[in-house]
Amino acid sequence: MGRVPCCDKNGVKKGPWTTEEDHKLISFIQLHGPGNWRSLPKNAGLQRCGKSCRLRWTNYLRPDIKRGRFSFEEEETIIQLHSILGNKWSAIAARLPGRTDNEIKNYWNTHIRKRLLVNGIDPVTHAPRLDLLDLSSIISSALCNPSTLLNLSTLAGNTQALLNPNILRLATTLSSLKQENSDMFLQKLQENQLFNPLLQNQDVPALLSQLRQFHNLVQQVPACTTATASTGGFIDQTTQVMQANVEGFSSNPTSTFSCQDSPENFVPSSLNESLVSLPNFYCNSTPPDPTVPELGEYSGFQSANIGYQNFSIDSVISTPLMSPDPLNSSSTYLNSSSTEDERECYSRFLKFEIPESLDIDDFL
DNA sequence: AAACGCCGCAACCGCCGAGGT
DNA sequence: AACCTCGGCGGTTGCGGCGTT
Repeated sequence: MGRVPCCDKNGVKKGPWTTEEDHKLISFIQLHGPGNWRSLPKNAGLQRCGKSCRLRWTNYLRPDIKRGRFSFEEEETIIQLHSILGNKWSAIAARLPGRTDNEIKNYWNTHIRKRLLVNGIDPVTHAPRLDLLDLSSIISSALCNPSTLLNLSTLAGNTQALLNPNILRLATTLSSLKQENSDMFLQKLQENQLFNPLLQNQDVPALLSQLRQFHNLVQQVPACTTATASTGGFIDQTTQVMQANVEGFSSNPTSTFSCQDSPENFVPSSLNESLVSLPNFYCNSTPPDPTVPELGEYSGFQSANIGYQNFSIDSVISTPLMSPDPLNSSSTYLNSSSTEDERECYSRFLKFEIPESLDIDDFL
């Protein structure tokens, strides 16, 4: 049989540690060193589970722990590492001397995550969130301007393309750029694709064509602030197209991007590569931070943003990550030209026209 | 001054892989 | 081979502090 239980569940204290307990634990570890957590509580005279002792030591009492607020550099490092590693807090902590995984995890959940959300960035994928506003603006504009030559099949094609988060990000960036910058962006994209594994796996001419179509589509649609009720059929068709694509995607694990085992891992497998050549969504024109630890196999990450620093990414994310007051800043995701009426118009569409069976959470 | 709600963080919970019995 | 603990990890909870009403 196996070993005897590490601790008797009865008589084991839980809850906050007292200073006396801390002193006992510290002095014992100073004498005998950490390890053998199973027998440590008994030998140290603590009414605690070994696991609790280990956590207390590694997360709080260890002498090399750096306390206090996270610096700007640390925060940037966390975000960059999280974009690569995901919720691998211990791996992230390993690159931040003096910080524990628990501390980083807490800081992420209480500060960084919220800030990314406020800035319209998905904290899981680190990509701009599904640009429902732009999509709905196309739809609502078309409804308001029947004269606009909006080919539904074209829209459907673009909608399908946008369901690929990588393409979505490109399209989102593209749509936010001014004409001259967007042309340059497409040109750079075409040049850079040679070095980008993500794009190497794509039909690049087709991808660029889709992006140009999408961009032209957005360009030619004037702003609109109201929607008419007589156009529900159009909306229905569009949502059906979206739904069909969603279902098709869900049932096709070998489609353009791969679903990992669970919905929360809904991250394109090539996300790492895509980051290499995409604009930095977090820092407007901040050069790569030399203090950020090298990433070994991810070494391409650091140079990721160099080629795009001249772009007006401010228009994608208007607020720098370390904005002193992010809550009051205007995210570009709510386009700066949008009015309250427009937003209300969008929300009406989003609220009533997206079928319930469409699980948006899977995309966001 | 009291009540209330929000936020941050320490600690716990539950799961997993490695390895011991 | 089966069963168990250990150590480690990520997710979640609960409490205390703080600000607001």
